[in-house]
Amino acid sequence: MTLRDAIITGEIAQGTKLSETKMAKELDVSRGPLREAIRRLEGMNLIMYIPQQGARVVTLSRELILQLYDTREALESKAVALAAVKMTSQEIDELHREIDAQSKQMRENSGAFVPAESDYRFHEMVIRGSKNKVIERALVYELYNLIKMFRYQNEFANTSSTNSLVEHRQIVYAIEQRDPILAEVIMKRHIVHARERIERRMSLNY
Amino acid sequence: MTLRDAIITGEIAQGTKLSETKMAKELDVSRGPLREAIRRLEGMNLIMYIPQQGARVVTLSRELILQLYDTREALESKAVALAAVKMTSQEIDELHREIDAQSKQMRENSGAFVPAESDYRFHEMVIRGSKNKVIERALVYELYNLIKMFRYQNEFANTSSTNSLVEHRQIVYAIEQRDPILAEVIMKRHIVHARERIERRMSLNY
DNA sequence: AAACGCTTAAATGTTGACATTTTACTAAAA
DNA sequence: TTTTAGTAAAATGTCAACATTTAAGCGTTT
Repeated sequence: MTLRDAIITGEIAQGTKLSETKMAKELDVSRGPLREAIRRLEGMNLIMYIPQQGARVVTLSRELILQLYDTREALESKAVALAAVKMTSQEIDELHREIDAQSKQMRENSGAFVPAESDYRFHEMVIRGSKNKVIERALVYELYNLIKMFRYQNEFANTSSTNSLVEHRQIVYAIEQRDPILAEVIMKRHIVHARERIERRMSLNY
Repeated sequence: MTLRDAIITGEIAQGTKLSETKMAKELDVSRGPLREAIRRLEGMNLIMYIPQQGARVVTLSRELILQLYDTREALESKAVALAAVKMTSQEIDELHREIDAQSKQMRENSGAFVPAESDYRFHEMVIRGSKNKVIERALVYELYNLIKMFRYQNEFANTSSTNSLVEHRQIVYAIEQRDPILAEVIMKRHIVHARERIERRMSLNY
């Protein structure tokens, strides 16, 4: 279990102060490497750091989550537009296999949600398909950690099956047609839908 | 002179290996804090880090720069759309003051370029106006460092006056009209123009 | 002359101790 | 009872030394 996983799963609760002394003892490393790990987690947006006061696990307020989805909308819709131009046919085949697997899993488990891990794989395949390392880093390395953390700790935030699988198919279709504008519009809608579900269900006093 | 500035200005050249031992001696600090500083610069995208091998100043290839501008286009056009809704009238006044100052400086110095510092202030005011901390961090803390580095070290990459000032005025106009769609389109064009200038002028064998 | 292996130097990774600042606790005063 | 001052404990910031790995230099061998 990595420190990153402990934060994402909520094993270390949001807002918890990370004491260097205690954590170093628990993880059985010295404080030097731990401080560097904290700096890296800070770069992943999982930790907020205040000089002379220490590090705290980020708190996922309603406001932050909605801002996160706005950012994701901007980046990932651009990513899919690029992917529609740059993805190889092999990569598109992999997308097909992934959504077929999603479809199969959901039939077998009669699930109302797209399995989270498969959903992440799909989106990350599209993002990598953009061949844009800057977008990839911003999304996968920085934003998705917070998305995963939020979805893991809030069941209602999971990807509903009703529309998502259909939207995934539409995205692959647009990429296959090499239609960046269509792909962008569909991805934008896909993420806006997710955002709207969250906005509705997340109580205002978060 | 901070380490960050030394990298942006090119005082430490692109691709340079940053030896912890030497740097610690030069900056007169011990290696511990220096390693943490390197991790932070890594988070700002100014340094590439390879375990067991050390840190290198990032190399601004043509490919990376173009990817950077694609990312900026996605984020900053979204930012201005949000800003058109969220900015206060005081903040809009500040935008006016900044472009008036740009206009004045350029008349007085008969310059062909918008002064870089003023250009950054303008764009950062718009970004902050979005009231979206996630976008703000991604753009100001992460992407703009690379943009500044690139423009500082490549004169041809500076903001030409011919269109940029006009485009800045158009952006402020759209924000004033509270028209997020118009603002987004204009910002997108503003950044695409910059990208196109760079694409034309930057030789292929970078 | 090129390639391989060995030796040595230098770099990164890690640690524990020390210095300084912040925080928590206690006691006294308003 | 609440506030404030002072003290003690614990936390963060910093450093120098040690361990391990990587890179470089040199000589030998093919």
